[in-house]
Amino acid sequence: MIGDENELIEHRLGKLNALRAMGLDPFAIERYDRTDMAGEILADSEGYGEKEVSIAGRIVSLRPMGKAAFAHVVDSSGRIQIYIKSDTVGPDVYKLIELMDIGDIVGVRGTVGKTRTGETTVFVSGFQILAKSLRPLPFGKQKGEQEWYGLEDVDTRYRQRYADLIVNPEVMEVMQKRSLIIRAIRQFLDAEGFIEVETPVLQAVAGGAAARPFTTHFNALDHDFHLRISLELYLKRLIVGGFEKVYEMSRVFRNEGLSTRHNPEFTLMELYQAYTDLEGMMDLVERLFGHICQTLYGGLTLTFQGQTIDFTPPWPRIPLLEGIEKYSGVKPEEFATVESAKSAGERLGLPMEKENSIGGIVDKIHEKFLQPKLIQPTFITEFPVDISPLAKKDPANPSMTRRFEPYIVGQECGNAFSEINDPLDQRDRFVQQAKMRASGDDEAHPMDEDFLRALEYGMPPTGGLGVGIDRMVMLFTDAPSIRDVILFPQMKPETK
RNA sequence: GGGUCGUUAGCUCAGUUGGCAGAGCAGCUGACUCUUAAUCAGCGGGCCGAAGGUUCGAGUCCUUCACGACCCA
Repeated sequence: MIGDENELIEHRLGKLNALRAMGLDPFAIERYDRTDMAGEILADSEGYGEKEVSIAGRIVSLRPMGKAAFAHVVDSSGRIQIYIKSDTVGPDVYKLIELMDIGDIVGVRGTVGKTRTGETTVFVSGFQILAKSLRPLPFGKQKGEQEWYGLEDVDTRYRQRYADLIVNPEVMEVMQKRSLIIRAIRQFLDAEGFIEVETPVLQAVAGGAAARPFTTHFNALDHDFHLRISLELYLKRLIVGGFEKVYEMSRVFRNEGLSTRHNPEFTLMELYQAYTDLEGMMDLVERLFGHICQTLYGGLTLTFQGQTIDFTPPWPRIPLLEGIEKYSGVKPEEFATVESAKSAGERLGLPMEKENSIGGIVDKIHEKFLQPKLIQPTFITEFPVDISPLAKKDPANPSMTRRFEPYIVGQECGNAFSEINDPLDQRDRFVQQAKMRASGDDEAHPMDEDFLRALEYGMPPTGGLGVGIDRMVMLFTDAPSIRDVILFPQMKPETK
C-alpha cells in the first residue's frame, strides 16, 4: 500500500534511490553471513579480544554526531549498540549513515569493546544496508519523564502484528513461552507413551462439543462440510481401532463471538487413554500442569495477575452441586425439576426466561457463583447428564455424569470424563440431543451414525481429556486476554 | 444482541461556551568524532474514521454507518 505514501515514506524512497544510484541496492543482497548474535556478545563481552565479528539485525535507534554515530541493532537474541566512526570506516562508507533510517536491516562487521560509559559495543569497521525500511515504525511515545513506549492501539497491534513484534518485545517473549509450553506438553505425553495423530478438520458431522460450526462447500463431492469444533469423536474411533494412548493438539473452530477469552479458531489438545477413568485423568492433569510449571518456572507455583497459584497435588475435588450449594445456597434437591431449578435461578437474580433444561440452569448458576471462587487448581466433578452427552452416567446417580472440569484462576482449563462406551446409551444421548436441537438448541450435539457404528464394534473403558491450549498459555504467561497469546487474532477485515 | 466509551500528524495524546488545527516524540535542514531512544538552532507535516444534518460558521452539536475497547446477555 505504498499508494498512501506520505512525506516520511517519500524521504525513505529517496534514500533507497540514492543507494541504488551508488550501486548499493539493498534489495539485491541475498545473503549475509553472521559470526555472532547480539545476545552472545552481550553475555561474553570480555571474551572477544581483537576478533572481528559479523552481526545483522534491525536498526532501532540512531544517534549521528557529525563524523561518528551510535545506533542499536536488534536481532532475535537481543539488542546491541554499534559505534561507527568516519576515521575507521572511511568517509565514503560513513556517508551511508545519511541514507540509513530507524527500521533498516543492516549487516555490521567490527570488534567488541566497551564505550566510555561501559556499554558493550561493536566498534564498526564496515557495514552495509541489507534491506531498506520504507515505512516508519510506530515508535515514538513519550510519557512523563523520558519513558518510552511503542505501539499501544490494540487494533493496529493485532492487525499489524509484524510491527507490534518489532516495537513491543514482550510480545515475542510470550510467543516464545507459548512454544516452550507446547513442547513441554508433547514431551510429557511422549514420556507417558501417548501417540500423536492427525484427524480430519473437514467433517460431515461436527460433534464432540456444544458449539456452532463453520460450514464450507466441498466442490468435488458437492457436499457441505463443517470445520471441526472438537477432536473427540475421531480420537475415540482410534481407541476403538486399537490405539490405547492417543492425542492430538491442533486448531478447532467455533462459529461464535470474540472476547478476551474466546477466539473463533483456537488450539485444543485432546487425549484418550484406554483402561482408565476419570480419576486417571485427574491424576494426569495434575502431573501435566505440574510438568509445564516446572519446565517454565522450576517449581509448582506461579503468579497470575498478582495471585499466587500452587499446582501441588492433590487438587481439591468438589462435586458441582456441592460447590453450588456452598457459594449460592441452592440445595441439590432444587435441581430435581426444571421448575424448581428455574425458581432457584430467579431467586439468585439470574434471567431464566430462555432456560429449559436443568443442566443449562446448573451451568449458569455455576458460572456466576462457583466458578469465580475457584482460584487455586480445583476439580469440579459430577455434571448433569443433559449437558454431558458423551460422558458415562454416574451409577450412583444417573442424572449426573462421571465428568470433571479443572478450574484455575476462576477459568475453566479443561474437560474430561469417563467416556461412554455403551453404544446403546450413546444412541439414547444423541436422540435426547436431537430433541433439544429440534426445540431450538442449535448447539445440541448432532447424531453421528458412524461414531455409533464404531462403538458397536466395542470400545474399551476409556478416560478422555480436553485442554484449551490458548487459555493454558494465558495462565502460564500471566496474560489477561486470549489475544495476547495468539499471534494473529481474528479481526474484521479492514475496509479501506 | 444491548449499554458505555473511543477514532485528530508516523506514534502517544490535548483541543474551553461552536470562531485561524495543537504538543511531545520521529521526520527534514544545519552544527557536532564516546552517545545512551544525545544535544543545540531552525523547518515542514492534517480528508479531525465515513456520510448526511443543524448553523453565518462544526474537530466540537444531532442522525446514520464503519472499526475498536470495556461491561452486560
